[in-house]
Amino acid sequence: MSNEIIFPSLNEQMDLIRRGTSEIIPEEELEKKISNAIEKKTPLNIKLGCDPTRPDLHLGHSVVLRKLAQFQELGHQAILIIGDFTGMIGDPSGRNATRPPLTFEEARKNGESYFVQASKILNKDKTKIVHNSDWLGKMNFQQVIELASKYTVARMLERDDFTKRYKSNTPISMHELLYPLAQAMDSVVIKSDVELGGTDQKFNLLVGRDIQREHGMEPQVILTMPLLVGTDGVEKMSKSYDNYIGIDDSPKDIYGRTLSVPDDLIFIYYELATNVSNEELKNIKAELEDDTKNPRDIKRALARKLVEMYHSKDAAMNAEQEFDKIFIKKGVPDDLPEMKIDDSEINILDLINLVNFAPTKSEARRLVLQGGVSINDKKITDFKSNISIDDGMILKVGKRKFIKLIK
RNA sequence: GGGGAGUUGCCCGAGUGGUCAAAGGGGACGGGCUGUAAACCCGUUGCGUUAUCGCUUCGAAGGUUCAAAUCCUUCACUCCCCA
Repeated sequence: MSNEIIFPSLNEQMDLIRRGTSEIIPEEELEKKISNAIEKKTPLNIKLGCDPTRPDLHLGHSVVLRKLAQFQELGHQAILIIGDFTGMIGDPSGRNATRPPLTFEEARKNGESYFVQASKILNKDKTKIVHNSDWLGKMNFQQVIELASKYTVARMLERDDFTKRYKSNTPISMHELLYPLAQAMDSVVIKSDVELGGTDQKFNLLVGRDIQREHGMEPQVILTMPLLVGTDGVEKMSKSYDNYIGIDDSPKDIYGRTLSVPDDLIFIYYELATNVSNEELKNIKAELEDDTKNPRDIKRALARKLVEMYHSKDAAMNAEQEFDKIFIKKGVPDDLPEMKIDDSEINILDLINLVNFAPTKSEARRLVLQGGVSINDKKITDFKSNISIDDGMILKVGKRKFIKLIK
């Protein structure tokens, strides 16, 4: 079976692997491992651990998943570790506070939905899925202590996030120190040759090398990917900042959110989040540097591309048309949500509240006062006005909230 | 175990008895300009049956006072120094 595999050449492999990467440590070791794999016709074990705290994947997660997918394309074995055990610890990486712990059930459930979504990027049939509770959950205290003895406090505290927290007098709990060791054990157990992660994972990944070495194994190569900056252009993409583009989002949302990304991010998004070839990438770069071209058009192409990747070409075209209709022609979307209103006459604030366009009436009042509310294209400025509901009436709040009212 | 500091609105942070629904900044939201980009301008940012009026907020619970985010007591959590 596996000896039937024909690998691309070393150079071809490295070209694809290097794309968009932040660091490969150490690069020569990776080349050696790949040459070896080619020679022995044995795929490398490529590890990606996922933290099942947030069940909704976005483009930020896709960066590293896409890298894993690229290894798959090259013929290597992708191993996705669902961190149902480590999720209960909470990865301290990049954190300035302790993560709220997850219950085992939550972690497990999130892990499943993670895989379903990741399958949009990975070749599902060729991905090996494992749960780290299978081995971490079985370790007894003695084994944990033994593992902990292999690392020193000073080395643990070396990492930036801990240093920062330590210096700024924010708490670090003991169990957080154990997280990297737990993750390292995963590498030992699955015998990873390469482990992928975001740049914020560098420390954890490196610990994996040390612990593998302690177990008499050849240490894994680590490959880090840049953290994708979110649509706000400032923070890394994350659900908690609400600056994300979810891979399960509707075509409309993917398209729209992409267009709201600052221009200087266009290239990075192409490079890290799309499947355009390295050739195309060069052209895009040239176009972006060409002053006669409006970056908007390149961004529009990016938006279409992303919709195409997670939905379809048709969906991309529709999303664009829809977008133009709403935001350029200031029209009303085709498929707007509908809601049945029982009252025949209702105060505007109650109405906004009822359809959930504002969390409170005070908020609704503000919106009205600020001219953000209209019905059938007519601005409502008096928050005391009562609206008599007509069938098919369209309520608009802010720039992008529409609803059709049904009697 | 001993000593000290702290916990304020989404976040940071000012406020040490009334003039505090609480300065300032960030973020967010609405409007304008535009390409749902950037930059910029204006406005809003506890809740409320409709408001120069009421109600609820300053870690939690009690208490002092005409009046508390501000004083006292207890509890919880955090940090620092010493051991």
